[in-house]
Amino acid sequence: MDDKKKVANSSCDDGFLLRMGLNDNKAGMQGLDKEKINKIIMEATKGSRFYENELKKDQQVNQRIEKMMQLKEKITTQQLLKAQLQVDKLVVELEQTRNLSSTIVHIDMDAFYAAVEMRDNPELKEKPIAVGSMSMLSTSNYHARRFGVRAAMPGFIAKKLCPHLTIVPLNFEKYGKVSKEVREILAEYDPNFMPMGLDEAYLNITEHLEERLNWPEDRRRFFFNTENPTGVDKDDMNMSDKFNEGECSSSPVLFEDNTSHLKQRSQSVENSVVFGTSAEEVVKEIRFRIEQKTQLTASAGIAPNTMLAKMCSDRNKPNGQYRITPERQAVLDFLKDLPIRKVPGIGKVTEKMLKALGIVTCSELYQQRALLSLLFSEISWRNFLDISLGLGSTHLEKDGERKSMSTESAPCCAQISTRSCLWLKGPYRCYIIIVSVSMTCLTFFLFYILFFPKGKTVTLKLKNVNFEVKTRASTVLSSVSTEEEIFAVAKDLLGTEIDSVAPHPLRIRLMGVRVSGFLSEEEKKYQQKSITSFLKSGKEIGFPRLQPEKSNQEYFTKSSEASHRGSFFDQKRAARLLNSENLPPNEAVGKQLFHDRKSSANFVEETKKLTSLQSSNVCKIFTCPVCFEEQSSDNLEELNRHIDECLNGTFVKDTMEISKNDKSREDTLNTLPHFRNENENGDEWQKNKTDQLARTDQSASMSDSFTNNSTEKFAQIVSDKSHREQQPSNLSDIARNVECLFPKRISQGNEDHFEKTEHTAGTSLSCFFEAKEGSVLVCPVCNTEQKTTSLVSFNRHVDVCLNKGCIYYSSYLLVQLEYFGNGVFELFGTLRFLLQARFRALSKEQQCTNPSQGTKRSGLTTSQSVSKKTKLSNSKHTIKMFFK
DNA sequence: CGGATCGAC
DNA sequence: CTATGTCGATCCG
Repeated sequence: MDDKKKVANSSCDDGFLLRMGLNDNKAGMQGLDKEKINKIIMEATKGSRFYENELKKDQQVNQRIEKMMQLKEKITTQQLLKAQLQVDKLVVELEQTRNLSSTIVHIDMDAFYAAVEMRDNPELKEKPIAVGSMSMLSTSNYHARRFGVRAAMPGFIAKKLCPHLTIVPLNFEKYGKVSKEVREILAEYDPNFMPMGLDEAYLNITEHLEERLNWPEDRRRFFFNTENPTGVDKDDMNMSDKFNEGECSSSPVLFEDNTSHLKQRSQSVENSVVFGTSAEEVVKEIRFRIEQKTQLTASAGIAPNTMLAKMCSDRNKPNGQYRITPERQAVLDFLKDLPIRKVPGIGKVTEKMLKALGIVTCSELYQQRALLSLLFSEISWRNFLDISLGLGSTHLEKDGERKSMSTESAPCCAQISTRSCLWLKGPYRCYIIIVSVSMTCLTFFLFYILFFPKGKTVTLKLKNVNFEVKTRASTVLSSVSTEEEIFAVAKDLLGTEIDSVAPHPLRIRLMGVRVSGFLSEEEKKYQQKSITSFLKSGKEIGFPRLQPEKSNQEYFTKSSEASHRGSFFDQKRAARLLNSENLPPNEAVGKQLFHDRKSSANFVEETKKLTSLQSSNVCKIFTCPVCFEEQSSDNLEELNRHIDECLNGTFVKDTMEISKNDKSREDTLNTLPHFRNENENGDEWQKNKTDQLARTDQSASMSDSFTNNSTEKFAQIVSDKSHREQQPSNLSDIARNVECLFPKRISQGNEDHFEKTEHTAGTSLSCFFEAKEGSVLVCPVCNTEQKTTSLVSFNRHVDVCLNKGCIYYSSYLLVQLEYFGNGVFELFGTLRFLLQARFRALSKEQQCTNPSQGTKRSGLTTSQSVSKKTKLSNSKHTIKMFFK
């Protein structure tokens, strides 16, 4: 993403502050100047643990530099001359391999996420906006950048820089769709193009250029889009006025004249544009088509290799393009004064180290090639040499197989920990690690991993409260490592870490688990990509985990406790079922149960039938375990393919179901008796609420600074469990589960980044009580008006009112945590669920919760000062007392 | 192999 | 109150 690069592009000498701030001072009249920006950032930053850690890291880099300089001192002129000869010999060889025959294009969407959000919400167009959350921004629009608001900046700092900043939550589903649209266009020019994330791609258009020479004009003619009257004109005007200035090389036809074309709304020749056959024209065409199709602009670079192409696309951004002609001199000219930091692969640290050697530009990099070969590793200095000669890969390699898979999460409640630490296997194979359970606070990390490949190495990552990162790995000797084993190993690693700091508590703000060292491609496909082998083997692959609670029991109940569980769980289920009967119709689980029964009963049977039939090669009817539709096929492969498609396609269906649920949630909201809003008109508010509920992303609300990803994920999972009365027992369930957590994980490996976050909105308080500032909020529990502009404090108030007995609360997430003794927990309950019950109870009793119960959590800060021993014993007691 | 670090998105 | 999540690559011991 261009934004992040710009952040990182800042000069390094000035340390961390400047990296955060604006380097190119383009501050407009409304913006802030560089000094002000850095001052604000400094004020928000200084003294923080994060800042201290940044300083420490800077010092470490300085030490590395010092070491390097000492090494440099020892180098004799003789050594240098010898190295010079060797390197120059290599240079000659490299020159011979120089290949200028390919035409590589790098396409980069301008401020992608922000641009999409602005396109879809015209209100945002004139405002400074950023996409992300209060804790981290992904990108910002050009308005916001004038205030110094950049990608990779925490939202709360951005707010200080630009108080009017609108922070839009991420919506990866949407970006994915747009990205797909763009990719469809790109594929026409190079079917093997290489996407890099959602907003970037490399194309090799060498072949296309050859073919294109023979194309008639009509095949190169494209029409202006007349179906998108909304804002296209404006959009283009903005683009050309604001962005398309200076040395931008875009076609004048495209970006200046086209507004007049657009006013005519017919597909006549006047409304079209014909592109030439040169590389520039092709890229203009691509960008034109992208803009016509998505109303978004892209920048592009054209060059003989990928490295150069990437740097070119940066040259005239936004909404511009640049070409390095395929001549050696053109390449060298381009590199001559180019700062090395612009080169992909050279980051903050390398820049600083090279700068210490007096190297800032690429030509200086070439001049110092002999010295570099003595100071850096072979791989490094050869890479430097390639850079300074302008060499890079001229063809696009397909992505290799994935080498590791990891998940990490920030805690839902930071900075508390004790030695007590429990791994829970939550519903649906999400792993929850409870680092601390105390009277006041539940601290947990959540990992949810599906279809984990079989790997040999498990790595645990920890970031402590001082932002220091540690990784601890262990390699299992045996060739396989199942999901349970992975987490068992991780647990051991964590255990040793806890012991290593004992008796002090391990205080961490982030934990991650990574698996690497996969067995083979075959194994991997089998494990994570497809269900194809599910039916093939006839064995019960995949079934063991579907068996309800088996692994849970094995994992946690090593003693006789298990015998109690049946009855206990049954009671719980009965209670929950009772509750659910009173829920709105859509909440009812009847349909689900029907599916469950049907499939769990029949599926094994059918599988067997099918397997046997397969051998006899007879065409038979088969009920797909996912869609429940009958499929006739004589080919097992075909059936498997159908199931795969069904699994992937389930997403659509699930979205619908989810939105139905949201509808009912909305109904629930409408029934909230005491909620009104005086400043906004009711419809508007309702609309906002609906929008919020309909979102299928992480739903981190703008005003919710506490709820982070983990909370949302967790809420979602708990919520998902709560309205389901059975453990997953069939493929349909698993499929839904897959969709819920990793909607398309099983389809393609490459797309994880956005798919992973496509899960549905969680059920946190913030979801319910989001309102615009100035609203008068009435607590639905105690029925008193809360005059506060801060949603945070309002939510806190509601929590205090709500907090009672078995409700365990953590960071805007309501979790009911039931303790069954002997380390066995069950998590269930959602806010929605509990609220319902609460309101029923209230309407009968017409009373308010005793405020004194709020003290349970109000000790949140004081617990920090409690001595360790007390804390420990407290926490032990608490669990038992609390969940009695 | 294990651990730390860099760089990109 | 509040500083991401993932992945690959490399270097060093």
